[in-house]
Amino acid sequence: MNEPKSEVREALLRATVKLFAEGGTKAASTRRIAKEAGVNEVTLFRHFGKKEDLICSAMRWFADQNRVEPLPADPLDPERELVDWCREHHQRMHKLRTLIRTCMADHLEHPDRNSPTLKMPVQVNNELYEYLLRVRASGLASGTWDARSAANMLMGALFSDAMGRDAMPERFPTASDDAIAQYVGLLLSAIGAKTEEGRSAKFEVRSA
Amino acid sequence: MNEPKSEVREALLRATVKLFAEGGTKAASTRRIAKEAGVNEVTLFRHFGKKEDLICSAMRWFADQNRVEPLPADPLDPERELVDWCREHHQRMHKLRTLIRTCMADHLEHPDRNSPTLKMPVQVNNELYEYLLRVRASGLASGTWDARSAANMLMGALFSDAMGRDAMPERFPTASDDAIAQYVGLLLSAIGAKTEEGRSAKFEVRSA
DNA sequence: GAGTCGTGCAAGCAAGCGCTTGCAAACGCC
DNA sequence: GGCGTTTGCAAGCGCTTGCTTGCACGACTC
Repeated sequence: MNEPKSEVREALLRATVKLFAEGGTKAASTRRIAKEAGVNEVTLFRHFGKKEDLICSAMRWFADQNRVEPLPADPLDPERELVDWCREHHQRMHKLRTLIRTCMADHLEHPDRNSPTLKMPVQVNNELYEYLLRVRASGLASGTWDARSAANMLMGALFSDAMGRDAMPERFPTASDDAIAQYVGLLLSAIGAKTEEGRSAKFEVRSA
Repeated sequence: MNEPKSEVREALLRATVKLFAEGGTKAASTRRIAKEAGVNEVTLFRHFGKKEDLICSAMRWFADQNRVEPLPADPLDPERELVDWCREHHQRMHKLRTLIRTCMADHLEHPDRNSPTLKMPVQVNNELYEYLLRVRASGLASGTWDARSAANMLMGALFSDAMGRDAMPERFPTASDDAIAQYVGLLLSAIGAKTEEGRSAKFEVRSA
């Protein structure tokens, strides 16, 4: 839009995100970013002025690339639809876990810098929240549960799983795909949307 | 034990944890740590040799201070017992959220440095896991749910709530105490341990 | 052909970093 | 009184950091 496309510019943004994810502000020095992008350090400053502006631009650029996976407008099979959607979401978070962790730590010191990346989880959460409302409205669930808390609970399970799975293997002995199915199954039971055939065998844990 | 007690030493450890939580390795420079502890920078090096050793010692020292809250050996009222326990745990995580975030980001670069702090969530999770097994064994719950996943789910909800509540207020419109009660209620429903009187009104959201 | 634009290169600046050295003062202990 | 331990203070080392300057070279346009 207002910013002219440029190979150099994009290479710098990409390098910034990569190094920033790997080691935060400390690892993402202007010399290293420039080298990673195959560009002279001076060029970096000519494009972005200050390092701070470069990082902000890189965060905005990165956040703009990611779209929120939609959930069905008309829920038919909540179990299958949710498992599919959660696996997608979990996989993405797991791939981005180092960047997410760095952004979380950085958020205290630079709230504005990370605000674009924070919109992503909020949108994903809203998508799930509104889906749960639709599930209830269509009569596929029952009970007096709070949709906001239910959404937060499932998202929280996925999030902490994606963040902690590699660091705490004893906490996550189950394969991630099976664990996700378990989370979804538990949530559906909690909101009174669990079918009988689903409860019996389909979502047992494989590796207990 | 093997390390002699010392006011100076403890002041340095405390200052290290504080500055490290605020801004990671970057903010926790030896000059700043010494100043925060009210001690000369040279004294720091005389005590700990290298900065790396100081940080490791500080992490171990801090992890040793925190004990895991026990859950009842004989579950009587899971709803009340879990809500109390979760509130305690949530409150502690929320207070330590900046330190937790920094450690998570730092864990990629220095896995050994942060391993003592990682034992804490694992122990807490085991405490909940074994409690859920007891709840099932005592006949207070029913169904074929996986206790490990159930524990991870509740812990994940608490964790992501404590981490994200201040950064994403739109995701957490409910007061934390009420949200926690909601999480517990949902989990108990999921594992077939929800009582009727509990479902009716006791755990409604206050601020919808 | 002149001029503009984007880039590379060499050099350098002040500041902060982890860490070291040498010396003096204060303390408790024999 | 002497002696070892602990601390403070001043200074400095080599290094990395963010950032700047000056100059030269190629590509493109008018």
